[in-house]
Amino acid sequence: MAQGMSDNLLFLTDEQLRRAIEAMFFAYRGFTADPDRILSEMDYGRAHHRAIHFIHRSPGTTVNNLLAILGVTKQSLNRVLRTLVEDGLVQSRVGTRDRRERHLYLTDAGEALERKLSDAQRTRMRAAFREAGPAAVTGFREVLEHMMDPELRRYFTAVKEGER
Amino acid sequence: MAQGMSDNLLFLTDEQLRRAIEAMFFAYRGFTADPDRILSEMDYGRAHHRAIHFIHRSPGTTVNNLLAILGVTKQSLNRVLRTLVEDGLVQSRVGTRDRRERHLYLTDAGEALERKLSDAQRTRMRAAFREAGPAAVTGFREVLEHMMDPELRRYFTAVKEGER
DNA sequence: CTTTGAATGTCAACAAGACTGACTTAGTTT
DNA sequence: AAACTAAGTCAGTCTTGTTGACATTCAAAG
Repeated sequence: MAQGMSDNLLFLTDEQLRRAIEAMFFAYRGFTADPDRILSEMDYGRAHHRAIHFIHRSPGTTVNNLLAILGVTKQSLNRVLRTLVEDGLVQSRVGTRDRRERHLYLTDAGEALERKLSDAQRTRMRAAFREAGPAAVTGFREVLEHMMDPELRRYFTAVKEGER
Repeated sequence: MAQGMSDNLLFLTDEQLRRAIEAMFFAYRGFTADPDRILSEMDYGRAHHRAIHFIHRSPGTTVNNLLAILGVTKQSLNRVLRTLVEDGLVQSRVGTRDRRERHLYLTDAGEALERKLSDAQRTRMRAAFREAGPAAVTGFREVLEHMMDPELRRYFTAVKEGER
């Protein structure tokens, strides 16, 4: 069945697409399960995870940058950032060029948590990749990229280029 | 780079996995964006979408079944179900074999909304599949399946077999 | 140089939707 | 008759999103 399907895209029925949608739903649940467990033990949620992830990825990023990426209101993000700063996981430095801006950095403790969370997530992803096989991995990433909103995709691929 | 990566899984660095994680995050956002827009216009949320999806998929399913699949508490599901029944999108029938159970069905209006929501989602997914190419689709589904929690994966594949 | 307007971030209050825990009602099983 | 099960409800909490009002800072126009 998978064979016939990939031979010709016109054979993708609504029902097959519906199943792919469901797979996405279940897979995302698995994808977040491990970090969620770690986070709930320390009274954090996914919002904290997301903030930590993107501050790790782009140290010194401003609150406004983060807002654009996360797609939430600044008030919502601020609550999360405040607890992270209070708990000593994130450091907020006043901008030198523009003192209205706050530049965000992970402290050593913040980096440690980031590593713990992404380790858990990577372990599952690595296992899934191994079981699915090398060819599947490329296809997986290919489809994911095309499923993003165009502007987020630009942002995403921008980092890819930058990392080379 | 994608080539070298798929040649040997051992070359998957932590950083590449981290990027895959981020891709999953952005892609899921895109994946839910279209239904979210439709839902918010009618004062529903993702919770309603999920209930509608699984009742459509398994008409006559009981509340308990739904709880197991969705992984929420009955109080949480009940709130959603109540509004859907009140609004005439879902019908709840007392079980014939066991009259404690309530079997759930979509009304015509419910089916109409389901179709509207999944149409939006399918359109995006179909586009992503087309752009990524046939080979990518198989890999995509392969990886997703392996990323699920084992019990949900059993449930997921059970339907696959049943549909043949 | 001052005033005005825009950008950035913070505080407060509220809503949706998840959670736990205790309880009721109805039906089934032992 | 007693124990268990399915569903639903009530009350209270937490996370994470929302709006609205406000303080600070900067830049540009008068």
